[in-house]
Amino acid sequence: MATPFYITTPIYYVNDVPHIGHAYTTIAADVLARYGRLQGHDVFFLTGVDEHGQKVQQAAEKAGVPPKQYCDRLAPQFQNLWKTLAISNDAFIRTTDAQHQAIVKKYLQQLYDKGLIYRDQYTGWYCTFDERFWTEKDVVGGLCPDCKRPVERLTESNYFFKMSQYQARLIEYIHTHADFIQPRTRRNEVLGFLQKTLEDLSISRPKSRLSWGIELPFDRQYVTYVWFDALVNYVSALDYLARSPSFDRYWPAAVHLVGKDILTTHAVYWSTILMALDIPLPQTIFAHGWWTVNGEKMSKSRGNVVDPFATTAKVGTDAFRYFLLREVPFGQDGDFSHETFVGRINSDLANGLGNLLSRTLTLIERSSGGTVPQSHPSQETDQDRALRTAGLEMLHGALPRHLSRDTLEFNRALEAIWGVIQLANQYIDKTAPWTLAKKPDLRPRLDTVLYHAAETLRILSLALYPFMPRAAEELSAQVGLGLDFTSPLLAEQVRWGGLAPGTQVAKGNPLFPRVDEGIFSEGAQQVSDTHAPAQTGPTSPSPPSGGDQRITIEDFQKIQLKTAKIVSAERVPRSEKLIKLQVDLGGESRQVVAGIGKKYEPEALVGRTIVLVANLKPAKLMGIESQGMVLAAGEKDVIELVTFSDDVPPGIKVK
RNA sequence: CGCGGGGUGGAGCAGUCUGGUAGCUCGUUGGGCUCAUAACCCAAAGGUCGAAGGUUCAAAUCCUUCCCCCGCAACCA
Repeated sequence: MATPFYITTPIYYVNDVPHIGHAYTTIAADVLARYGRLQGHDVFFLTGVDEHGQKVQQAAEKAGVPPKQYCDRLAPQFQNLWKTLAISNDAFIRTTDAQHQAIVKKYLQQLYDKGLIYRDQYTGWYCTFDERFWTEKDVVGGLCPDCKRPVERLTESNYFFKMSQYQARLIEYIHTHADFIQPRTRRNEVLGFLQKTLEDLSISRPKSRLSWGIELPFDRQYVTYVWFDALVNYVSALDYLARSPSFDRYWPAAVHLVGKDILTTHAVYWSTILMALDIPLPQTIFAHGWWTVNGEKMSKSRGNVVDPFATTAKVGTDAFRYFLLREVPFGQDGDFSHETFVGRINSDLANGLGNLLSRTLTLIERSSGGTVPQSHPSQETDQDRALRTAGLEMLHGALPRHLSRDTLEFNRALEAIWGVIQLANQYIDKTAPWTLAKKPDLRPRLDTVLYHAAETLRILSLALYPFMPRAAEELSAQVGLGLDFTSPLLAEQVRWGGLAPGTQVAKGNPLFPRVDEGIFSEGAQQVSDTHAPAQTGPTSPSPPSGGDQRITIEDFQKIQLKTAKIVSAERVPRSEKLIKLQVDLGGESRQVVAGIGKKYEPEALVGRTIVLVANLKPAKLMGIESQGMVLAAGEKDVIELVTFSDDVPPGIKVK
């Protein structure tokens, strides 16, 4: 009886442009899914998109189309990516699916009927423009931290889920289920989070603010707030997307794969929601790390977002899949750079695996007429036995150990596979079949060696398939096997000798051609859009509007600039770059807080004459009032203060 | 004392929980082989394990103090 194995990725926000992070989670899930199927498990692999919420609503308005239509355009960009990355998901859920919405409502109603949802008032700082609340800390000087417009005090009624009452139970659950949250450091983090008092969870937004969402069944003036809507996908999908009978079969999920940024949401919100619904919790929530690019955080503004479409277009899907899982332990952060990527492709894939296949097949073609010869037991040596044992131990020992739901050491699994590849290369060198071929009386020994090399390739193709499906198929085809990897080839113990003597090999193109270092150097950016047809107008980053950005002289004259002499300067305690300045404005003294502490030491500032924006509304920075702003050059970090080369008295107008 | 991660041969990392004279990959150098995708195999060089102090027969590993780097958060007015 096949074991059910339910694996999920998060549902990705449909308005995002797909990047390496999305690809990472989904590829990892795919490896587990393919591996599970190969073992004969009954796998259900779910991914999808999260489509409700403010950003989608706004973007759709901007594009001038109804939100649903807008989502219909965007959802395919993820589906296309999964196709490109050879993702074998069994279903793709969209939170706009009617069935999903119905189930969300059903659960909301259940919680409401149980008295676990209540209505309460919330008062906070609200920005009308951004249509959102800010916390006391966010609001500096009465301005919205995002758009800098004034915020107002607003009271709003909302529905809350009584999450707080599950705090103790959840802590207990985590303590008694060692593999519930992985890796262990993340588990500790969640426990740390739970040491603070858990609040109730706001699960609604009034329609006046947000209309693009699922209506609360018990109050039509509200929609569900995204997390409730999104998290429920893991169970709602089973109701209408999985093979039937489904829920009892697949739930609880074996693994929810998530990025470390949404661990709390899953480990705390989702868990308590499930508890409230009397549904068992998933077996494991595994939080993986993040990718940086060339050591820097990936961000749109830095323009260093790794586009999976462009990358795979250049080096192929399998190389990308391999790199992401090989380079870094799954739970940790990793760095992506084209240099290390190319290095891995050439040394591991081309020189290691690809070359092993190539040399083996050439040997068989030249000295065995292109058919796999027969192994002669009488000719076997310790070398043969060592190779054989290593291959089988990798397949039956290392892989299951490293790919188990609660370990997920993809990198270790690949290391183990590559250990066998290295051993096979050594084996060929030591046995030197090209020498054996020169002496006809050593024919039986030669045949035995060639058989061992070829059979090792078969073992390798089985191990490689979950990670690199296309390469495994190609490998298997070239060895003349043409294995059907959709069948449960690992369901039973794989034994040595599965490759039938007499099999005709079919050497083809190199499995992984070596890649030139410069492949990524030119035009790495612009390739992306050609592969994402769905990603039309609405998602492209808002262009610098064509409108006239220039100001009038009157506008400029509103700004009073004056020279000021720095009288004293000191660092603001516990701040990274703030320096508190006392400046002389020609008789008038001002206190100014400036973010220049990364560039300047306070002592070096005293006595300087600088330029001050004198009529700026005061604001508080880390609790200290700043009555002006100093001028300095620099985009992100301050490069240099604006000063004068000649002596200028303080308090003079600058124009 | 805001939270967290990290400092190990040229580079990237493992080892630290469960002390026992430092390991992997890449790179470098020399050699071998010629079946192979200028690939493969063998060997060598290269480290006071951030610093200081302590515990111990023994410390990269445990304890104390300190320094530095990277995220996040709080602040570029």
